[in-house]
Amino acid sequence: MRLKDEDKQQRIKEALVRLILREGIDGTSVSKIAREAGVSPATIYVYYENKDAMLAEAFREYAHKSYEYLSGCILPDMNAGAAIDAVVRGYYRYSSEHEDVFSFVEQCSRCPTLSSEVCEKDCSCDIFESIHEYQRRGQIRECSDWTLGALLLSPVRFMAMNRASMAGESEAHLRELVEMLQTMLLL
Amino acid sequence: MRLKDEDKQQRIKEALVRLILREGIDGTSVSKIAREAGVSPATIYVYYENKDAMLAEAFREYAHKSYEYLSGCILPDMNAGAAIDAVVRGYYRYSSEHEDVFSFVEQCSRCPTLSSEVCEKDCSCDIFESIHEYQRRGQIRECSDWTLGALLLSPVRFMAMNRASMAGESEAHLRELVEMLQTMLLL
Amino acid sequence: MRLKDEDKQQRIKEALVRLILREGIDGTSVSKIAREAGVSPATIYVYYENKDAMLAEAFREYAHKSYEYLSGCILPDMNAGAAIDAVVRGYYRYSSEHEDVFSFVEQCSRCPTLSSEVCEKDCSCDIFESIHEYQRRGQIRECSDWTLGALLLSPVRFMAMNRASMAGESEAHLRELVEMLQTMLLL
Amino acid sequence: MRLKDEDKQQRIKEALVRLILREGIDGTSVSKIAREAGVSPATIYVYYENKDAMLAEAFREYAHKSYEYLSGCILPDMNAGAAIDAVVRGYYRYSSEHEDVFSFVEQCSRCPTLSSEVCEKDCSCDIFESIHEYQRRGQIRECSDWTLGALLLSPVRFMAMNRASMAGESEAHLRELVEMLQTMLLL
DNA sequence: TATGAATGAGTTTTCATTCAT
DNA sequence: CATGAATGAAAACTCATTCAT
Repeated sequence: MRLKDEDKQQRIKEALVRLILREGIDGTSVSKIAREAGVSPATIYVYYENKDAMLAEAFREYAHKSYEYLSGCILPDMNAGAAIDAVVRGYYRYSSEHEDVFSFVEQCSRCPTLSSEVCEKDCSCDIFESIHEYQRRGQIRECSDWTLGALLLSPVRFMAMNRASMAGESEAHLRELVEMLQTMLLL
Repeated sequence: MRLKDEDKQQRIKEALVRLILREGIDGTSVSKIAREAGVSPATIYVYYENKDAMLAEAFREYAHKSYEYLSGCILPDMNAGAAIDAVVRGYYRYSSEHEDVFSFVEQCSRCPTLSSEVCEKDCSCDIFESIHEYQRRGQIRECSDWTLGALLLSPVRFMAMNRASMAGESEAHLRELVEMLQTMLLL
Repeated sequence: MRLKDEDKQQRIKEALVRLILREGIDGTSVSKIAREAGVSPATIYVYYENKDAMLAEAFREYAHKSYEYLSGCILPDMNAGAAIDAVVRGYYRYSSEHEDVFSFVEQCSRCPTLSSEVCEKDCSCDIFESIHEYQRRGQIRECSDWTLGALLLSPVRFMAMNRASMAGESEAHLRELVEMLQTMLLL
Repeated sequence: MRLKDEDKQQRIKEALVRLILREGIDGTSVSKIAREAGVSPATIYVYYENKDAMLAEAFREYAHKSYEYLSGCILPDMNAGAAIDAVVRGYYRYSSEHEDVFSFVEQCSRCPTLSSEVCEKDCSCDIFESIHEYQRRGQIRECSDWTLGALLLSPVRFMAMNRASMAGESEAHLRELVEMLQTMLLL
């Protein structure tokens, strides 16, 4: 028998993500994904139960990967200020380098039928653990994880979303954002 | 007669927004909207050129209304700290009282084919004008509008999105958020 | 608005029945029915919830019609022997004149997912009422309705099914069948 | 090796028959059969040319087996009355003990594309031979094989089909049926 | 203006079958 | 022989839109 082509599933997932960036969630059909991935529509059903399951699975995976990437931004020898800088810039860099994945995860997070499947906070444990360590050491203000997530991630996500409108000034805006977050969070 | 028509268009818009909260952008069809609004699918085409135009028009209108609401939160006699508090709590309150509109606007903002039509920053001029006034008076730190929008609106939007997960602790989280924003922004 | 074309639903039902005679239940698709009826496949869904509902509804209707026809075969002034003759020949005649409906009902009756919907005995009350009257008058042997149905209807149904194989001898076989049933049932 | 293969083909046939009882002819796909039989879809094509051939072959075989069983019901030392009793009860018993096979053969017989392949009368030669012998001996009324088949087999088939609805009274109905057939057929 | 019927073009999904191993 | 992956073709069904009234 033919071996399950590991590469094929990957191509499907990537096609899905690319298409959603270009055409939005409601402009993305199974046949378009198949064409983009260079497989038959029927092949998609070899790998996924149905369209919703495919979306949910890809969402879960890419949301997780984003947070994994983020976790890797804080290096053990950084001080608290550097850590904040690293997270903000890291997230922004990620969103630039993986525009499709970023847009995909953003769209899925806002979709009520999908977001219930994946909890944003659960995925982000690792950065939070690092921040908690800084808080224990008295370098970062105590606050709830919700507040932390809201302040550390949402603003940069907002800038990432509006990258196009910010034109060449993104570096300046990022620097300003980092400074203000440091002011607020560092003790 | 005139009133009846306006009412009908209103019902269509509300049906659209309610449905998108329940089923997401890609689960919302013209016939479903018609059924939800209690009109015939054909009637929708009396008021809107086509589905995309309807979405765009409603998006524009509700995005604008959100910012209008926000603008009304800052009263002339407030000091800078109170203004920050008012904006954050006002936005959160709005998202609670208009869950459907909030979810609708959020979903549309993330949709690449729609978001190009409406620019977030343009709509928000009014709060920014107020904040600029505080900055001119030396009560709020100077910073770009992007940074301002990112810090003042995104975090509370994030909390609004996760209202359900925060359960009864939303008030505490809001208070914390406001305090931290004041620390950062007030001079 | 356009009026619901009463004729259109009829054409769909007739197309369904004709096709099932030609190609069997599993050779009959919605698009084939649509082509046969001269409508668009989508139009079928204006009249029926889905394919199964269409089958069930048509089955119910045609099964009922068959029994109605049968009921009309026994005239008030017939004696018991004539009634038996009338039922047997009437059923056979019906199956000849409505070959498609007959084959359709036969196929549906044997399909486990459809037959549960329509109970054969329920539909046949009228002939049974007539027979009961003859029994009360002492002209026909007492027996359960199941036995009655089994003897009065199944054999002729069998002959109807094998019409083709019996070639020109069907009249002779029918006569023989009627005689034997009269021997058995008349007192 | 030889044994293993035979076993596999048997499992496929049994899966086919079980599925058709549960889901009807049009609810039965090759993949479902494969899953039910615990083999790969491709394996089915090792044993059968294609789906239609598989159906036809299984139909032929099981129809034949049914009649073989029936033939075995009439023992050499039975008198005519006992033979009628044995055939009716035997058929009913068979349909109870092989519900799946019975339903399968019934469904196939009604399907125009399948029934043309297998002629019912051809398969049933053995009982008819026995009955002819009784007729030659003057114990059973002369009549055509069609009438014989119609009267001896269809009624009990009807009862078998409606087993569920007859609940616990099937024995009583069978007794009544046998009695009436004896009245009619015995000289 | 308002509508429910109607539909071409699309959707998601399944199917019978073949292929590569 | 046996298989799970792969797929073209077709299934069932939905959609945005238009038409006739």
